[in-house]
Amino acid sequence: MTSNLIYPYPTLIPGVLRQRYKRFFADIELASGEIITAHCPNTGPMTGVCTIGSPVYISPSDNPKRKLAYTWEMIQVNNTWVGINTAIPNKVIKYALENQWFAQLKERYTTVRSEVPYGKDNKSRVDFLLTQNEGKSPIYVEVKNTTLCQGEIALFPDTVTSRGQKHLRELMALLPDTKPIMLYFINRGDCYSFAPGDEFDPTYGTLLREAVKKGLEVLPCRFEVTPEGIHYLGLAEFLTKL
DNA sequence: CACGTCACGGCACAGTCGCA
DNA sequence: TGCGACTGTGCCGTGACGTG
Repeated sequence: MTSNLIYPYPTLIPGVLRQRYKRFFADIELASGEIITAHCPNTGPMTGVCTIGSPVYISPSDNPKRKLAYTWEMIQVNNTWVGINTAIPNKVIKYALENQWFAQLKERYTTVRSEVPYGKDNKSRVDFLLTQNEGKSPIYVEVKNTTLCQGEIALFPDTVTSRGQKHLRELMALLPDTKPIMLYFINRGDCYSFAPGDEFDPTYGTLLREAVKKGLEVLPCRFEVTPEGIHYLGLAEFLTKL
């Protein structure tokens, strides 16, 4: 399955996860035996995708001002590569939106803006604001990185997330004047459906179902992750309940 | 171009609130 | 008063943005 490559990784370096600590740090053993500390660009609990001893890939940074020269990009779990860098989904979706990849959104927007302030006191930022010529209501797109899976079902969230709840509330507040979209970026190729992680955050699940009833659109997007790059696999089935 | 500021991610901890 | 439930804030590195 190598079609639809939409994000090529830079040359990655293989290693083995030795330790993850203080949320931002991961000690990784390279093939030479050297252990380096890489930036862990995922502050979540990384439930099920943080197993010590697992194969990982890191990317070198060309920014000399960075304290950590490497960024942890992915980990192998049950023979599946899982992307853990939360910055990647936004990059990939930006590219996908700019190139009109989503049939569901075809001809519903002409311009894509990133990180646009909105919500209470403009203190939140929506990941993408899609607009057309004046008079047409804009589309708000919020992207969530999804790494947890049970069987072949991707789950979000994997912990209580007050921020996630806040995003849902703020998107709901936009209804019915504008059409908000919650886009779940399933950062692994082995999931065919998506459901809210009720056992991790029941409030989130309740809010999500309420928002969907009121008109929130959910796009659970499947992506296959390999050390070469990320491939779009199409939409997952959305299960409102497990 | 250089620098400062801020939001983001979610946890840990401290502080506050409500109720028996 | 004692306890759990809830709220607020700092942590820390990155990167986008604004200002000079």
